[in-house]
Amino acid sequence: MITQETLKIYRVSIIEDNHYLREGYKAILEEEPDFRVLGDYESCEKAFDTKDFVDSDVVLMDIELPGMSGIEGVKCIKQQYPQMSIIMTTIHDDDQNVFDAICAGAIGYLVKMISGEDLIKAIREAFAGGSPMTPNIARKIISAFQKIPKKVADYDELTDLEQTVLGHLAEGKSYAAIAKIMFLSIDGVRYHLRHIYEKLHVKTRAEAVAKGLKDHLIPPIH
Amino acid sequence: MITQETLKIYRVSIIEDNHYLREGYKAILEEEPDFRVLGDYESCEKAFDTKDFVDSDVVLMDIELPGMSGIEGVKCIKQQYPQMSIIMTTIHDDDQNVFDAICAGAIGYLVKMISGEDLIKAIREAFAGGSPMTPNIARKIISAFQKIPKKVADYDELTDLEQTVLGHLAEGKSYAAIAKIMFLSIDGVRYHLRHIYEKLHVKTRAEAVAKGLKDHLIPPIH
DNA sequence: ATTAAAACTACCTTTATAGGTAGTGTCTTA
DNA sequence: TAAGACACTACCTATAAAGGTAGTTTTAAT
Repeated sequence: MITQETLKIYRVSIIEDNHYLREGYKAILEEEPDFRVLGDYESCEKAFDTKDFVDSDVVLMDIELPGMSGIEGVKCIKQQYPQMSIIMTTIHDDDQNVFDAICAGAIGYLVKMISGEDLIKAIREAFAGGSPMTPNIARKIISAFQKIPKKVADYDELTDLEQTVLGHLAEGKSYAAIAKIMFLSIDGVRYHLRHIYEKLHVKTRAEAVAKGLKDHLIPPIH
Repeated sequence: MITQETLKIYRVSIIEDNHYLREGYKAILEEEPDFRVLGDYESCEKAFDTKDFVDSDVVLMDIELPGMSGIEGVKCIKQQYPQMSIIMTTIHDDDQNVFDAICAGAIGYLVKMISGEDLIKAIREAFAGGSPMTPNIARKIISAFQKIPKKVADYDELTDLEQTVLGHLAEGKSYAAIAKIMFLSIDGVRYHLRHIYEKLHVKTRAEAVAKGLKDHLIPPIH
């Protein structure tokens, strides 16, 4: 069923300053009939100077590069060619690099001692809308989410009325406006507000809204 | 080299209300010589009632369950047995469920139409310190870290400085405090603030924070 | 029947915020 | 070289928010 005609060609560029790795990646990728290595470059600058680079579907990018770093490179590419998928390759899997690269726009993160088979799989996964990651990097990323709501019952639950008030607060309504809507006096609104602040351990309206949204305390009624 | 003695046995529990899926998972896992299915349960309540459950290394947990939901279940398990690794299985991969489950403490997230081979691989990955995820879920999670540029750009993108100010706003800092941190005058902070309000089409601080968080203009971690 | 808490209302004071207007220095772009 | 933007700084004013204290009513528990 799959013929030469229907075969989608995936165009890959490699930015990696280590000559042997660069050649290695290239050799592995060129084994695949539907992969084409558009170019292999030792720095972002050299890659950006070529006319071929713009046609890349996926970029394999080292984090540590002479001149422009891989992370700066990601930012540049994302700005100019937002459709390209960038997979970082690195010897380091320290937190800062991982999060910086991802925030910059990389969609995958692989450590360098990856097998050829896994590399091919990762690139295919990137094309398919996934985010290839080596397992411990995936765990790091998941853990970053879990750090936030560490103490689940850090504060008392808000009552229904308090949640309603908090919802209005998040919409920027003034005390007077909320009072009108809820058929309370301004001080009635403030009565609940004082309790909200106390329960959430905050002192300002903006903090209360931030905490309410982050911890999903505000009912999504809009 | 690997003998019966050195073989580490992985103990798995299954919580899934669909009878066929439950049996299917069980059958697949029991094919593996080093896997043991400790129990398969149709609800969290039933699982927690047994004495076997506490010995689980990995729990396969459905999100939608009668009685206690899978997400509540994760919270319970993490509180009582923090060493257990919980992998969610689900038909839905909608954002809210994924993030709720992960924040609750799940370390993996699989869609149900996974092959037996991939299920085994996912569980082994969980044991090895990874975070098994189906590709589009991985992408969702990665995306949460990336400040969505002009995706749903109802408004102009905030500059880096504006984002920083907005981040401080969400923490409840006063103009004076932000000014000090950013080495600006109070009016310097307000200069950015005016632009933020204009770009986000809001008039108050609380609204700006709400919009910033809802639209992921503020990075989810720090 | 008394007590206590929850759910308000009222008022006073200080600080924070938001809007308006204006001016400065730097750096591009035409 | 002039025009325009960007990134501030400055000041003035009105309103909003936050903290403190105190009093009332209703309901639930002792």
